[in-house]
Amino acid sequence: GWAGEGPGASGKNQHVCHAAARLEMGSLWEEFNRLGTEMIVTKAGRRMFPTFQVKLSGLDPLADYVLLMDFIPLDDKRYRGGWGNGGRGPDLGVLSPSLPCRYAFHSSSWLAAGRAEPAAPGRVHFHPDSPAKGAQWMRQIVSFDKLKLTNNLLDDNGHIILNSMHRYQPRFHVVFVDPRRDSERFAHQNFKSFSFPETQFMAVTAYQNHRITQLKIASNPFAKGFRDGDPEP
Amino acid sequence: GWAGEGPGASGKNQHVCHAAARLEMGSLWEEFNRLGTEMIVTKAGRRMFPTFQVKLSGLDPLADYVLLMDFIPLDDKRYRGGWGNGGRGPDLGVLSPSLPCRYAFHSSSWLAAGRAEPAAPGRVHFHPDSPAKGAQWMRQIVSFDKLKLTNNLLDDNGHIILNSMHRYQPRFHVVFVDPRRDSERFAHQNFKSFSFPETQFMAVTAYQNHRITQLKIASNPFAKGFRDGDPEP
DNA sequence: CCCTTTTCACCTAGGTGGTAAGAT
DNA sequence: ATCTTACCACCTAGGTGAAAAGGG
Repeated sequence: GWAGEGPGASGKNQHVCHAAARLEMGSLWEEFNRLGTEMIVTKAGRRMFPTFQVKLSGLDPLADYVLLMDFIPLDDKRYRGGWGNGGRGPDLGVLSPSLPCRYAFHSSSWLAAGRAEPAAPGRVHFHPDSPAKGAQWMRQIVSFDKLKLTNNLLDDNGHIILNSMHRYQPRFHVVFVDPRRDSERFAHQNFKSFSFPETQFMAVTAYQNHRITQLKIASNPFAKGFRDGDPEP
Repeated sequence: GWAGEGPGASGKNQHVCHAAARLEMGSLWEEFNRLGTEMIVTKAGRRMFPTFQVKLSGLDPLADYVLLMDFIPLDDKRYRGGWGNGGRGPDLGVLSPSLPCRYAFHSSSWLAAGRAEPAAPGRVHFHPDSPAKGAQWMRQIVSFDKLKLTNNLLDDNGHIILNSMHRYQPRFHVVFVDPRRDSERFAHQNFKSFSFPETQFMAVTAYQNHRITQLKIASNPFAKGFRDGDPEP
């Protein structure tokens, strides 16, 4: 869908207030979201799939912008084992296909983690083409395919650090590079943020929902080696 | 070797006048140069090997710079066939190893091309990280490994267009991004250029000197499939 | 038992020169 | 005869989930 910007577009700098972002591959994201998207995290860092990519509009073609992403924890609880029907087991077909998997969590227990885990303020990922002119960003789809997720709290590769078995909301930020000398004072006016609910996911070290695994294999070119049949282009 | 900057460092902007560039892999370049370096050009575009890479110093860490390359024709003649001893033939060993192959061109004929061929003013290749701060450029070796050479005069991929069977001198330019409003007026002061004679080469569509082929195979990791023996790391 | 780590076969993506055919 | 093009096997480089091993 279009936009998804946060509350209060008021008081924003003219260079960002008309900015809009359309999520690409929206139908694929929704297909994953219906099942309960999972993203693998590894020590070395793992890409997201689907890749987060957006089509931008409403920027000043001649102004400089920085594009970046961060990830908001959607729960301060930790999901603890035991899917409603066995998780990785082969009999997942008993789940209603119209009900997202995460709604089957009824039977599971949660631990209040008391906000002890996150600690670090959460890293951000700058799009490697930043900074660039608005015209450049709007020319084609902006892809965050270099972004990698890790569960290594001591990671020094600049990857995004997430806690496994926690759910996250990716956020996308457009930041106007303010040429004014005292631009720090306007920092709060110079960016615009976008959240697409269909891109929420749970970080995992191994897939929990076998349907997610199958959809990844079916749609990620790098997993073609695990495909059985031949269908869909 | 160090530097290699053009004539007249006088009248340069302070942000570039102390800039220095050291060619990386100098011994490899010299090894090729002793034989008469050749670079393949194709319709789709071909990388250079060795890759042109430099270590920079003397920049203002906080200033913005653009880095780029262009290629100067070293002759307005066209080399026309017939190496002294058979060119691609197997008996190139008769050439003195201490004499560069291009010095064996005695017996060959040249055509005065009357400057009819070049026409186009010659493309430039901007380093894809441009613009960036001096500190960023100096942090590590700057590599132009994305640069590709083509013989397609109608190329629309932004590759460097060269005439096959002509010799060229790669040039490297450091351009200070002048924040002044009337910066155009100082354009001639805001850059510094570097030429390393050992990086001269002849553009070819197929290797002419079999020793160049063997040195490429021996030193380019992507040509490992054509190696016979095992030596040298 | 639940979760993480490591290794691996199998892919995508793309950079090599060889080779034979094509163009002039 | 000389130069160019197209295709190919063979590499580098790195992104997949499976599977087995490891840890609490």
